[in-house]
Amino acid sequence: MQAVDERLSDALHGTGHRVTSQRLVIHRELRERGRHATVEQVHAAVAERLPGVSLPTVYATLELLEELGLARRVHPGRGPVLFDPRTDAHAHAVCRVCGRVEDVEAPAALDAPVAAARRAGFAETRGEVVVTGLCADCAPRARA
Amino acid sequence: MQAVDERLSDALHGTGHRVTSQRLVIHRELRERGRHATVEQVHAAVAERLPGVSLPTVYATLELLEELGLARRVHPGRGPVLFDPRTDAHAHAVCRVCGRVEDVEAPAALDAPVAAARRAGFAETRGEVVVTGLCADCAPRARA
DNA sequence: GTCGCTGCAAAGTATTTGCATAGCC
DNA sequence: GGCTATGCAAATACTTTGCAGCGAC
Repeated sequence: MQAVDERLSDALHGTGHRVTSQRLVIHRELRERGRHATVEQVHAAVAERLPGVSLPTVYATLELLEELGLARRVHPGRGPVLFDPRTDAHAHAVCRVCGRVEDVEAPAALDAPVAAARRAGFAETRGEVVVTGLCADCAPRARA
Repeated sequence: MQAVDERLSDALHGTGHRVTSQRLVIHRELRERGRHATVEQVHAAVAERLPGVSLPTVYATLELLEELGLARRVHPGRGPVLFDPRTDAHAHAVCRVCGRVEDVEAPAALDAPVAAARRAGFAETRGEVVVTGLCADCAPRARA
């Protein structure tokens, strides 16, 4: 078993969850991509290795990975939700015309908002930064 | 005519759009609330002043207000989109159980991510900060 | 053997689109 | 009067839910 799988197994055992082949394959798929992906994309890729996997299972599993701290959910605001294997601080740029999403390598200062949210009574807080705009392809066309 | 309406009229004229009663009422409603609201909420409130206003029109108008810089769209990630009459820098805290959304009075440092997005080719960029967590009501129940 | 996980199917919610009419400029 | 904005209705897209059977522990 690879280190990637071990990491998930340990996390699952430690939290009283079961280790299933679906979870292993979904997790591995996301890590191999190394990049944010839609549920649909993960589902399509996983279906090749493990035919019959259902979309609700992929949804549930990716959500679980987020709870375990092995992925982060990204809400692009336009188009479907993304799950990102990167858990380090980085932002996302979303094109509001075509929906394209790109990583932005700028560590957003989220400490202040997160701290303020906790003061407002929120627990288990996670911050997210999304920049919306027009991507290089869509900007010219938008002027028309 | 009130100053609120004038501000919208000027913005509309300046951009070649028409001044309609729907736009005036929707804009005024949002400003009087002074707080983020769902399209549904705005629609319900507006329907009292101007019966027959359709939901698609409210969607279109709120989107237009965003383009004019008179409102900002907020994607809570859970539940429907919000439109916020406040255009100053502030973040939003969202409860991932009940969907409650609260303003967070912490100016998030968005300059770095926005600048990075522009460098990546994005134009007309707007940054948004969302903190997800469990609100004071839902946190106790989540432990069960 | 138990209880959680999965697959299937279906529902539900949010948002968008097409088209004919009304009304601003 | 021309052309945009609106209303209506329907469609689309995404995500969640309920339930029965399977499989991890």
